[in-house]
Amino acid sequence: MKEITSQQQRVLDCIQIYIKKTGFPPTRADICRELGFKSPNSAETHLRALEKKGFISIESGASRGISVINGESPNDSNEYPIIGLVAAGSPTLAQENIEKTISCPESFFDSNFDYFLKVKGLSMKDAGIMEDDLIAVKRTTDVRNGDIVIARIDDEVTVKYFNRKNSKVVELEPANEDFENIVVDLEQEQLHIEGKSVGLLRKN
Amino acid sequence: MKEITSQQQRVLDCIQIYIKKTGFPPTRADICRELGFKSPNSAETHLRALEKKGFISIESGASRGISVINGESPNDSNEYPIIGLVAAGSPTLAQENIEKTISCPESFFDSNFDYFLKVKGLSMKDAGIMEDDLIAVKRTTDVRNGDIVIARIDDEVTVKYFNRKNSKVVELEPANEDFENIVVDLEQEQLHIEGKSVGLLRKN
DNA sequence: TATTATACTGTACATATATTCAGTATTTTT
DNA sequence: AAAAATACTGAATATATGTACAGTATAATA
Repeated sequence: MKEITSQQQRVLDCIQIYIKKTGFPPTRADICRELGFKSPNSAETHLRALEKKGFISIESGASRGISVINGESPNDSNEYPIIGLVAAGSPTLAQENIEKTISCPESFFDSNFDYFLKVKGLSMKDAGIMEDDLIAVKRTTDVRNGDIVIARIDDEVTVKYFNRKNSKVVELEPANEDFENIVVDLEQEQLHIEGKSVGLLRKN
Repeated sequence: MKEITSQQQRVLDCIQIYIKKTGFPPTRADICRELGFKSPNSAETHLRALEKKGFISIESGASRGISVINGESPNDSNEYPIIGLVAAGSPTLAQENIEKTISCPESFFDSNFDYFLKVKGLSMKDAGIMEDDLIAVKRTTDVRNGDIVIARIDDEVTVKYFNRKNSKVVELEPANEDFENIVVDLEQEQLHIEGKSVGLLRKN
């Protein structure tokens, strides 16, 4: 992505504002009207420059065929399901487990994530995770010691710090002195890592 | 909003998918191609029906002048500034105090809010508010006992529980036993309520 | 110093596009 | 039973729009 000039930035801003206002991109004439140009070719050359530098793409021949690349938040917001931490059973995306959905920009948390998990209980309160908080969960089994993970043992799902002791033993540590560590002997019990926490959302 | 027919729903879906894919709305001909119609008037009549029922608006004369009303989350996301909790000085929206901005859907938290405040210190840790958390702040002076407020005494800004003792005394209570209550005698000290917390965001 | 990029005005034109009119047929509403 | 809404085909047309061409001028780059 090369440097953008101040005039090109004005044109780019104009396009984004126009889309925000009307729902569709401007024509060359619209840009001229907005920015005071007197020739459609003024807009045209700026558009070609912006395309060359990778800020927009232009569909040849199509009217209003401008789309902004990486448009901050043109429409990159998605619906993410909120899943209740049901005492028994996996937090899956099955319809019956989905309480509702939240519209949220994609790259909202540093890492991409897959769903929100609604927290029950206070076992992680010293990590700042309270009852009814929504944890942004990324589905992965690639977790490291100290990560906050969503783990399932048999049909019990919990949120805890992950701590691998050795090749056979994993400890799931709460962040609350009223709770005890869960020691999992992988040779005797099955441990499923559903994912890890990449963020948190609280409404109050 | 009247009932929508199944064919009209197909057209509406087609429009939204087209916008998502290309960044701009379809022409009548595009809709025909997508849905297998052989006359542009097929699309036209559906569009007029959708407009009449309030699902879309059509800019007369403009090419691709279709915009979807209430389009799930067409573009209701806004940029919200992140403000550092500077030890001295008000958390204002002055440029020099803004660290960066976050794109976030408007009604993301239950109440509308104005900015994010980046938390320093652990004085509210038992309320699940940790260092570097982002508090969604709504600017208001209408606060009640028990609310988490952003308060300013002289030039010191803090986040605490609000507790009005009587007409002259307000206590600002931390949620951490290592910290002491701040007792404010309104006749001796000025207390500014900058706003209250309506939500929390944590990235990790 | 020549060349390229930027930043415009102004004219012209092919075509992309909205939109109207004329039909046909089925279903729903009054 | 009549009227209106739905669901199309097909043709025609005015205009909205992208885009090329011809200039002028300044700043940046090689």
